[in-house]
Amino acid sequence: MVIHYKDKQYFTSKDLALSVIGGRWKIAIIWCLLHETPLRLSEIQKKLPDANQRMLIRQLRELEEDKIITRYVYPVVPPKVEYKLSEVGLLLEPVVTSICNFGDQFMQTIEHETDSTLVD
Amino acid sequence: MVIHYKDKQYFTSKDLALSVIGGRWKIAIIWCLLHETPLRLSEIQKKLPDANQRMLIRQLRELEEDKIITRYVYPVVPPKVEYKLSEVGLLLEPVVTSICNFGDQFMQTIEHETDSTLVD
DNA sequence: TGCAATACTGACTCTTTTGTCACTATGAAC
DNA sequence: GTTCATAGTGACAAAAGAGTCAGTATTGCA
Repeated sequence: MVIHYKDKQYFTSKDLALSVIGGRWKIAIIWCLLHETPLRLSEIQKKLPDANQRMLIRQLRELEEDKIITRYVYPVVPPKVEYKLSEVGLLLEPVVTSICNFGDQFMQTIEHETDSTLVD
Repeated sequence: MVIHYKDKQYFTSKDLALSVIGGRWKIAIIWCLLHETPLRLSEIQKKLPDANQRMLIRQLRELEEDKIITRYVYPVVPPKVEYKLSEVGLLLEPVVTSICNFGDQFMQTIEHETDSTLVD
């Protein structure tokens, strides 16, 4: 099975999935939109202060291209643009959740290690 | 909350998780080890023919460093080394599964798009 | 007139990640 | 003594990704 998507080849649907969620800020953006929606760019920026605007916009564009999020532009000045997860984007909820869970569990194993280092 | 791990700072456990699973072949390796274990390097190579040996070894080393996999060296010649998921590594099962599921669903949406393009 | 607010884009650099190639070690079998 | 198998390492090149900085547009308001 070979999947052709955006001029690239993927040999498994897993690889395709990874190409969609792989990006420094994508999981974080999706996480934000799962918790509060819709969000404006300026709001996402506040929630992810370590990402600079240019990066966020790029990641948002890619997510939009992949139809993970939708972008609605209000015809007003100054501009108002709202982002929300699409139906397909909502399918990422289990992915984000399981990553968060793993993160928590992994963090605990690190902490225990540190403890035992201190004890030793 | 700031997590210090391997000389880097992580602001959420989610970011920490991403640092552990982020790597061109890591999810694929974990997927393999979830389906069949233990595996030797040469066996993983056969399952992931697109990854070259050097890359696989690098990813395996990183996973080992993060204690996601264990590496057992048999004292024989020619060398025999077995890799398997650690207890912590097994916690990644939901992550891999949800990514696979999403990949399948995402693939279907692409296929439908292609259909409608053909129809239009 | 000029500044504020919002959501951008372009062009560039820097860093990280990935990929490639050549090379090593060991002992058994021929 | 040459060759095979396995699992590796080192050094480098190429590519991808991330980050930075300056700039744009619109309109209302002081």
